Amino acid sequence: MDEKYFAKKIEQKWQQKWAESGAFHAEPDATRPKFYALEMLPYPSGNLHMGHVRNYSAGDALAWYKRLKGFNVLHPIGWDSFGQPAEDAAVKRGVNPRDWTEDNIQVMRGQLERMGFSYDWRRQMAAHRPEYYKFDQWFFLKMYEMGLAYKRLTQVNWCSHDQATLSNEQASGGLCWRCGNPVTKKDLEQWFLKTTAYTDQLLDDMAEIEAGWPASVLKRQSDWMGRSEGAFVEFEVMAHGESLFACPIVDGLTSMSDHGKGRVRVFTTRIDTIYGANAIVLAAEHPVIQANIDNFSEEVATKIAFIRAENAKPADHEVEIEKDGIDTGLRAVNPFSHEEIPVWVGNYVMMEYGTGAVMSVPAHDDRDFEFAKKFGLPIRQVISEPHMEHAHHTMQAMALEVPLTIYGVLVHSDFWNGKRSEDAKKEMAEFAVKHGFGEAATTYRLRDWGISRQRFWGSPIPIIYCDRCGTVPEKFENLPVRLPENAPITGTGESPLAKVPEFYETTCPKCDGPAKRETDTMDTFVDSSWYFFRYLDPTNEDMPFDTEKAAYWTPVDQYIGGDDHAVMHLIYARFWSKVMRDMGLVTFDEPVKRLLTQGMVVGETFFDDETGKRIYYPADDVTVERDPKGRLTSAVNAEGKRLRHAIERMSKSKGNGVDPNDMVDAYGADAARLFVMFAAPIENELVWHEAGIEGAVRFLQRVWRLVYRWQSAFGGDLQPPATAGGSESRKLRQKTHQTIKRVSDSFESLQFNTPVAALMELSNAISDVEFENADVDTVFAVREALTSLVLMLTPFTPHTSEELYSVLVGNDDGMLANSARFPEFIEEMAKADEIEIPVQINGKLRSRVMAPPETSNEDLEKLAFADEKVREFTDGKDVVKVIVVPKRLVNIVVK
RNA sequence: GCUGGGGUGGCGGAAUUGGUAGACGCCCAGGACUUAAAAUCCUGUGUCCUUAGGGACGUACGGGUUCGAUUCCCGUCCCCAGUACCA
Repeated sequence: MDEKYFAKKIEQKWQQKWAESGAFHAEPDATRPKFYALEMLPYPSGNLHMGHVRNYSAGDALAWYKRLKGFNVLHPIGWDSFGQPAEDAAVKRGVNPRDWTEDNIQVMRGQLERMGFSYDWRRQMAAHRPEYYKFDQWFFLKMYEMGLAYKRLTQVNWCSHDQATLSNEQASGGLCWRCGNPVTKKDLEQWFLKTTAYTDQLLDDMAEIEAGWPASVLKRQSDWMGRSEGAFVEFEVMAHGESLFACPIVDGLTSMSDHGKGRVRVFTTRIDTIYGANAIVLAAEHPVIQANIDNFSEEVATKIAFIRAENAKPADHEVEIEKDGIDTGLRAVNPFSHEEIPVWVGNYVMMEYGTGAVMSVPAHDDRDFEFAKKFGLPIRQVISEPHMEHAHHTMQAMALEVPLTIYGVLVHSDFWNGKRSEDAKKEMAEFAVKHGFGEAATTYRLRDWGISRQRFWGSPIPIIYCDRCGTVPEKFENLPVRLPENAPITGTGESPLAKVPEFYETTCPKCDGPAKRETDTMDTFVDSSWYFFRYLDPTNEDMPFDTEKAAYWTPVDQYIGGDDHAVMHLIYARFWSKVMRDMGLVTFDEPVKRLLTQGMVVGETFFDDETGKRIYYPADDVTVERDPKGRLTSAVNAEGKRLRHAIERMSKSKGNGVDPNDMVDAYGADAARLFVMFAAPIENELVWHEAGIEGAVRFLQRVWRLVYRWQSAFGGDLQPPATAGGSESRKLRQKTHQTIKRVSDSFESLQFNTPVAALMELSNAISDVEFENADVDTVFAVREALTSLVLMLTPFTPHTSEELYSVLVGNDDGMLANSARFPEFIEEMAKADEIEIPVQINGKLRSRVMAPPETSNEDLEKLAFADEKVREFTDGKDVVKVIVVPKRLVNIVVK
């Protein structure tokens, strides 16, 4: 054993040993409980960043902990290697996306290995390789057979200058991110997966995972899916001269009544407020508007055109859009009150949600209220707070200052008066059914998942268009549909594959005639929806994975990743599992039992913002001064200019990025891993401070020195003390077992910062033991403490632990080969002989007494009163009351 | 705006069911070792008062419940995240 801790030397040694012995290779084993530890796979951008380090350090800690607890642990990693950055690199630097991606994977795998993460590398998958994306296509065809994949016309963001489709982010502000020209919407045929067929399951099955997922994630998912229960109500619509009114029958939006008049269907969650409706408001894109556009006055037509044009622009979320609209001149009849009300067009009604038509009830809806105020429409209150109900029967509608959106009691609503909103909602929906103008209904925000991308670097959609047979799925035996080696990637224009005849020219699988392939590729969220099943069986050529292997390993026991994937990725992955269940590949509803979302890694930035724009300076070029308390008092750059500072997300441009490679070079992987786990709770932001990692190194050096100092004493065959042992050894054993409990409990509850603190305390306790003159019991206690410490550190600092463990056991085979186990907590050992009991007088701490933990309340009280300090406060006063909490405290109330 | 989460030393953060607030680490200060520095080790470190022993105050702010509140309840302020007219 070296006298000093050389991180690089032992890290290389153990990484090599692990690789040679296949220490982390996992195979199904029915005799052991399994644990599937999964972390979100990285995009191979070329560099590992600290966010990855944090994510994978947590996952690796858990994987190691479970291994030492005797679990058969599956801990794989792979690459989310399809996607735009590869194409951007191709555009910018003319490199081949495949080469670029493969090179990056090489580099990043090396970085992961240097961090010493305990992956089963045999199971690595990469989305861009044909053996993987073959099964993206396989799933697509299966879903096509199941009726879950379909094609339809839809609108996309379109830049006519660049001839390119854009994502919402790329079109933010209504301008193309690349050329700055205005973005329009364009109709395009796109493939969809029917996520909406599973909306109810996606919502209802949350009950199964509630215990293991952060509440905030489930909440966001359920908001995203946006189930709302209400009712459809049909309003008869007419023009002043009825002949002018045209009502195309559009299923679900409009219908024809038995008087031969057109009806418009609205969706409402508050049918109980229908007597307060002052208008029907339609989306500008509503079919009834389209059909009557020629009949409207010029003013109306102009307004409608204007609103449509506004809607076609991508939304700029920063600005609140002002309500706009116009009375079309059409009239509608309230089917409950038979009142005739105007039909408006409003910019706040969206064609994509519900029926594209609403009834406007300004008294009880914020948006309708604002709309009515702006255009001077009548506001009639029909819901009252229960205690106000009587007043409303005698009073005419009062002018509301603000809309009353709560549930209450119906007023001014004919024979429904006096009913509670909850009851009225139900009964009025039934009434509507009975009279044929409506029904209870549920609508969703979630739409089907559009997976078509006009991109090169993705999995080709395995569909063929034949002039004779139409849309024909590729045959399963022809999969994968391979990407060509090269395609003209310009970053502009439509699907690169559409310019590669060798790719798209094919024959029809049905008639063998000439045909064309689909040239769009799949959204990369497809790859990440099922990658964690491929790890189970990465070389299977016939199936995405073997169902028996899946039955052993899945569902995932713990998934760890960034909070930014809480909604999309995790909804798609849940959807995919449900589809796989319906295909018979798996038997469960939910693929992930427990989810942990980790916070961002941020760093201190220094900048000069005098010009209004922040000019950043890297920390190395900044001189910082602190006051005696350690508070930062000034920061100046090389030219002596005063700078301001802040904490911001790490990035190169801000000069606060940290390269994991540099950290490993300077401090070692173990120290870096220990620090990221210790510095903050995993779900919080983590502020990177160089000084913090130095503290981690110091701690590891201390532990190293402890083992170095004591190892010679551990030689003989040490037996546990027959007697209770001396008080020093007893105290240390106590601390050891208390720490075992704390650390185990922390791992079970997924806390990683507090166990490190507990281990530091234990290490401090060992340091307090004097080496010289230590008796045999003390040596035993130290050995137990040190061995426990080393084992419990393994999840955080596996290399250092392996090395120290090899010193303690006297062989170099490694913990797993030695069947090392996490130390066992012995309750008897953790118990203290004497505990400190605080004594309060009138709730204020005045003294402390020592007593055995099992001391009776009476004795504790006596001890307290015997205390000199307590006497000072009680003498000459009346003792009103004494509260004794066993093992906790004594509180004496005096007057 | 709405929804969710949160305000604890100079900083990151600890505190079973209400029971010794500030564990652990960083920063900072003092000391030992050293020709010197680094490294290491030791000591101190919530604020204020005090010669000492000690005392008063203190978990965003204001109230309340309780023998006792960082923890429970009510009100106010602030921060962070998500969301964007979802009828």
